[in-house]
Amino acid sequence: MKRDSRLSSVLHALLHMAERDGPMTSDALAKCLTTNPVVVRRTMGFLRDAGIVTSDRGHAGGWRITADLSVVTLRHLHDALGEPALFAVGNRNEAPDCLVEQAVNAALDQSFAEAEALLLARFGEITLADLAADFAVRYAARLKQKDL
Amino acid sequence: MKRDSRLSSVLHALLHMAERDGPMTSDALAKCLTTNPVVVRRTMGFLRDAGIVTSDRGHAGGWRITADLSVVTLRHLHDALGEPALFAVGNRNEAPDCLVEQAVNAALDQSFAEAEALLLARFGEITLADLAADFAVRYAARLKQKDL
DNA sequence: CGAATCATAACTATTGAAGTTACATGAAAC
DNA sequence: GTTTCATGTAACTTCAATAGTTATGATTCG
Repeated sequence: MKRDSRLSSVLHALLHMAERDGPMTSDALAKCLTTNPVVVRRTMGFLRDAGIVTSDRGHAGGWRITADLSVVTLRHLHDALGEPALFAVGNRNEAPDCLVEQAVNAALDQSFAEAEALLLARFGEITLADLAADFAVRYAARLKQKDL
Repeated sequence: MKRDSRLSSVLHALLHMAERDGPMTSDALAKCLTTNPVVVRRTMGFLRDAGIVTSDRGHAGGWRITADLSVVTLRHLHDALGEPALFAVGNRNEAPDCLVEQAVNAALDQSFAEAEALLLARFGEITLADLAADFAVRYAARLKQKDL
């Protein structure tokens, strides 16, 4: 399938929202992400269901972050998106009768399980506040560059 | 796209080949894998290009393992298949101008790089001989179970 | 009311592996 | 040398899940 970039997308959206007061509309976010407002609503809807953001309709409506930036981790966001499959590679057959295939699956499953555990652990260590801080550093660096 | 199961497939095929003398035809392998002989040829072709197997046409033709089972690792096979993307999740945009997206990508790239390094390291530790030995253990266990 | 905004359904586009069909090529058996 | 068995390969269709698009409905506020 196509590469799943929803985690990347929601992070991008959340950090833009964090940088400004008041709500951001799906249209505005779509422009930041160079995509479509419907895609923004569809994806952000998962975060609303998870209680990380709220959405309001009508005038002055849009999306707002309700969670604490220093609490929400990439892991929370991944979970909110429904824990999509992380790997593009996998077994041919999940529960085969063939003993050869069972031996193959056991070895692959073990390796993938370890890599997944590491990845999810890293996700659990990174908060939105960390990313916002990293953005601030990059922003300051760019300003400094312009001054030269 | 569909989940890539070629590594799983070639492992399954190689272990079946290792369990018998003489070559195995694409047809026979396709039956083991419950797939199509053309798919077998297409996938095994990568291993032929990497020098791990040979194929012969005509009567008594088919596929044979030429490499040493105790030398070939999952990593070799993964490389032979062209190092396909391991992750189904990734960045929206590889080299964005947006500083927010750069911060997001940096965090995600770091986590994915660590998980990929671990996965490839594990792949590098597992040989075909290891899998064949594991199969032998499973086979003995099944025979024993039948005796009861 | 009317404009702004989200909610949602119902599509199409995308992407690469997997599966299929068809035919060409080469090697061994007879 | 013809037949048979087998690989080689091109050209398609199928599949699965996200991304993108279009259209319509439902709220909210001025």
